[in-house]
Amino acid sequence: MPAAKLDRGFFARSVHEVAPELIGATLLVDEVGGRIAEVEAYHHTDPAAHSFRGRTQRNSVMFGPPGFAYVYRSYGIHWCLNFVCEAEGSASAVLIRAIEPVHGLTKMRRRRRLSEERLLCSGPGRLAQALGVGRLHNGLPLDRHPFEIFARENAPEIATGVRIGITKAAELPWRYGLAGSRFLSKPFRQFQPVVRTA
DNA sequence: TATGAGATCAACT
DNA sequence: GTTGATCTCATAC
Repeated sequence: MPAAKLDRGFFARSVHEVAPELIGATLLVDEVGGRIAEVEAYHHTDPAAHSFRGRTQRNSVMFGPPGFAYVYRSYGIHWCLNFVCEAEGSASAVLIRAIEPVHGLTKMRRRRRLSEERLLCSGPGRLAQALGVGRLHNGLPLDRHPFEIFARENAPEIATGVRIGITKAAELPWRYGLAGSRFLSKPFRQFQPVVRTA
């Protein structure tokens, strides 16, 4: 229960360190959320990243300091939540793709108009809808209300794989997930434990 | 189980 | 005008 609340410093490191460490952490938005089950890393040198071609109005938050939320519209319909990482200007972020719903189930069900728990937050668009994340959250700090992120208490087994729904740099294994979780947006093919200390 | 259409917006060519 | 870090629903196998 007394898990440490993550501050902005946690995100001021390589996305490839932060992303696997977020698996198993608890994300709350206005008291609603759960355990992070799946993320993807996007680095500014990565052709699939929004920041690859430079700063635009949409991605400007990615070019700011780490520890802030980058929220964008996907396919004109969905909202997707990212955590900005690394140093200011490096424009790297972690996309939150799935969580295991734990807190505020009733609210999530109402927002999603759905009762099946497994589909509440298994996918970036679904997760944003269930947590009530939208354009207003773009640029908000992750260590202040309505966001709360708690470190995991022990390192879970982490699966890695290729990212989903992209065409550029599609071979990079920068997707991380809770091995065997039923809340993943898609199962992982390969199970590659990542060595980390808590 | 798998594939396809539609929804709908901002960046980019 | 086309393309996406997507999801849902419908129809087909």
